[in-house]
Amino acid sequence: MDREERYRLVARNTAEIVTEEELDSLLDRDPTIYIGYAPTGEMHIGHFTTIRKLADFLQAGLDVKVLIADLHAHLDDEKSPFDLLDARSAYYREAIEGMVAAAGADPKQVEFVPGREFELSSEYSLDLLRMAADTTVARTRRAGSEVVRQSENPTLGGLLYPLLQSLDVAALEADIAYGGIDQRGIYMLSREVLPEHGYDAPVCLFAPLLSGLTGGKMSASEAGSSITITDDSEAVKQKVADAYCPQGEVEDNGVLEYLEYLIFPILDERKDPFVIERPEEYGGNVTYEGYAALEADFVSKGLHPQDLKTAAATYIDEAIAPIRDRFADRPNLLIEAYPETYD
RNA sequence: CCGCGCUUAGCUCAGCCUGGCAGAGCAGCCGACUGUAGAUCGGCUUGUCCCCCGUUCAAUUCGGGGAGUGCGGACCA
Repeated sequence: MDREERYRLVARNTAEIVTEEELDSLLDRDPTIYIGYAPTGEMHIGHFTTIRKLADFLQAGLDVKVLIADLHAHLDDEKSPFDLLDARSAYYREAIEGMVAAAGADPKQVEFVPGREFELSSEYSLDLLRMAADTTVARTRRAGSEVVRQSENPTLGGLLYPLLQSLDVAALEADIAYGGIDQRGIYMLSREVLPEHGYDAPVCLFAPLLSGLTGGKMSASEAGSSITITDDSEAVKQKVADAYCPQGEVEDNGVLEYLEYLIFPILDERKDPFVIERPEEYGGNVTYEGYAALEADFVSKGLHPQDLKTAAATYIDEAIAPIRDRFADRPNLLIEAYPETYD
């Protein structure tokens, strides 16, 4: 694969790259890229889009590491109780492997690292404390404002969170930090503070944050706003049917975004087309080879939201089906990770 | 260690002073209008009023005790 194609694969479907020049020069070799997931709530289709891209990285020859950020899950307002960290980490790992496989890549090529495996070492702790000594409360709050749950009385855990995440980059020896654009504040802090403590500033790659199905931002606390990776066919159908999807409009349109960032890349990998079945009355069936043509038809109102939704639900359901099947075989993973929901 | 505040619907909170069938907004659900959804309109659901004891015909409300949570003060050799 030539250099240009590698860059294209790594950079496609991203919201921002800091900086493009730095990324390009990293491709002189095979750099290490990492993304961290805090094992909190159940994983959804938003996670899937970021994980889908790991397939791009692998194909471009990058070393891919996934941090299962167990301590972060607890430090951020105790989103996960300490006692559930192991169970949720196991669930996240299985889910992520399932998504990588569903994206057409080999999960064995991804290196998984639990946070507690290295975040408690004395070197890490010392670095953390030294960073804490020269980082103001205001600075760390600003850095974490889009990620860490905000409250009137923030805990020390939430304030430490951005510093841990910065040190993770160094400890994992990652050249590139990958994550949603909501992580921008934290990694900009990393770029500032890591060099002051003897480490390299990471190149940053940010994924766009996709809209929720109810319009506006996707929210984990709003059930209808996202499709969970273990939702059954009926739930997928229902959620897509209920989705905010104004005719001809692209903005805040979750249905279109899932097609662009998740479904089409997967179909592209398999060289499959996207087929919309439509009554003759409304123009009959249509086939799309790429997202751009579909969006153009939708914007010109040649493609009605109802027909789009029906097809989208089918393809989304098909995309998560293999992941759902994995958990059907191992129901304890979910029961133990989310006893309140599944027990 | 001391003082003060808070705890009521899924969420944010009002009500308590002056005891009398537990409320609002948001969310959710159902209809109407749309070849989807949303918006709009109409309708509807939801409660261990933190716990225990006491006073009272009657306690979410008053008194006592306790729990959880938050803030402040004191201590600073």
